[in-house]
Amino acid sequence: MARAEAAGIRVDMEYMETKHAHLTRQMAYQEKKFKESKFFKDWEKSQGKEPNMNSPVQLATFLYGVMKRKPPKLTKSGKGSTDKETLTSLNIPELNYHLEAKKLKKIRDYLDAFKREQVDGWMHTNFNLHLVSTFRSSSDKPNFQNIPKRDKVAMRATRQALYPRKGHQLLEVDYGQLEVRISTCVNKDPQLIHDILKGDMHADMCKEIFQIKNFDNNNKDHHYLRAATKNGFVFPEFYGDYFKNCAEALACQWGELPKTRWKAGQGVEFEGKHLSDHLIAQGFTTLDKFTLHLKKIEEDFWGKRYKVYARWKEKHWRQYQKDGYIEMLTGFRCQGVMSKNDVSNYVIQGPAFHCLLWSFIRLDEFIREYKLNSRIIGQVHDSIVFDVHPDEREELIKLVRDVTTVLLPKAWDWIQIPLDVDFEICGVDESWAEKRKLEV
DNA sequence: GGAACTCGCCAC
DNA sequence: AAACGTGGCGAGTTCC
Repeated sequence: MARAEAAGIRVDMEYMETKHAHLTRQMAYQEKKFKESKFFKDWEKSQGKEPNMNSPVQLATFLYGVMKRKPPKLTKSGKGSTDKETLTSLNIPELNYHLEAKKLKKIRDYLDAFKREQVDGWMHTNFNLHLVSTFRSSSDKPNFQNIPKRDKVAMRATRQALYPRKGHQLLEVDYGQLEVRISTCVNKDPQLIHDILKGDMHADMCKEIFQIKNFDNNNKDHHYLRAATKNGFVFPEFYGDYFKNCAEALACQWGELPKTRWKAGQGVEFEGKHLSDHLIAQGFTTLDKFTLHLKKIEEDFWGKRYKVYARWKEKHWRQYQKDGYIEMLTGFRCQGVMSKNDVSNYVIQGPAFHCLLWSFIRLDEFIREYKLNSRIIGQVHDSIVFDVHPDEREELIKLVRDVTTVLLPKAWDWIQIPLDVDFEICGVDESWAEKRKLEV
């Protein structure tokens, strides 16, 4: 890790200055529109001075104290929430300016951090191996592990600042489904192993949840609901969430349906109509009925489909209660007060990262042994980022594949499932925003 | 005046 | 009975 920190990543100071100014202008426009609104003027009047737009407390006081709106959602400590989802559901159009300004600021904050942390145009982030309860890593100054990726605007704006050495290119290797695969090494669930290697658990659950008889992944509506199922049911269930949260996430967040009684023509598009038309036809006229349906799906998920996994969870939990600690396949021990979810998640998250760490160390050794000009410059839990010399690219890709999928399972005999990696690459002298899938 | 907490949001 | 795991960080706010 220290060698990756020392290698560092190049930042484009000129781009950051231009983009910073650009974002500031865009923010100023959105803020101006917001400040002109009746909503903002009422807020200002109620406070007797200019409200601080960065203060969730001031906004919550106005919305829920002065305006007497009913909080659609509460924070962890039980106060009215002001997050994006909540503000959107309040249906106050003026707040969209505020949300847009906040989004732009968030992007600008990344550039501020890059600029603050760089030295002579080089950024050397820290990778910590001693801070995380599960024996994962963390990263800071700046955090290399949370640079925007899904939101295309934020992704481009931030990653366009980050470059390899002159004449080099950035390469990222990513373990596919690492945590789920490693989970089978402790739970030994045959159905889960089958689904990972040959099946499609997300499609299977999607069919059941949304009652789709002729599921087709090439149908874009089906494809969308499959992604919704993956992110709104399967993953949350694996981490220990339960049917009520999943039902609401699927219906309201992904399906864009209301929490009240469903009517025709609501929600995302589905087979020429809308999701509500389809769900009502299946007998789900309210979120409550859909929730009850999810309860049954969950019972089947853990009681039948992945019953071996479920039995492991119970056994593992009893073992922790007896011993007062848990042990990982990689030999690390966690002690102290842990919840049931913690106990099953820790022993998966930790060893999954240790697979990455072993590969990282071995590849670093090879790079030094072969005196390559390429460098490892970072790591994001299940991926490694390289700064590659083009002449070494093909050799390095072969080496990476060998280390991550052959040598690692050879070194640790408890890895009883094939591992798989994906590659993403940028062109020579291109920024990290240009990365695209590499077909190998 | 700094430490500690809260909220919100980015990543895996 | 309980109810999604791990972080970092900006910014506001409260505590001491």
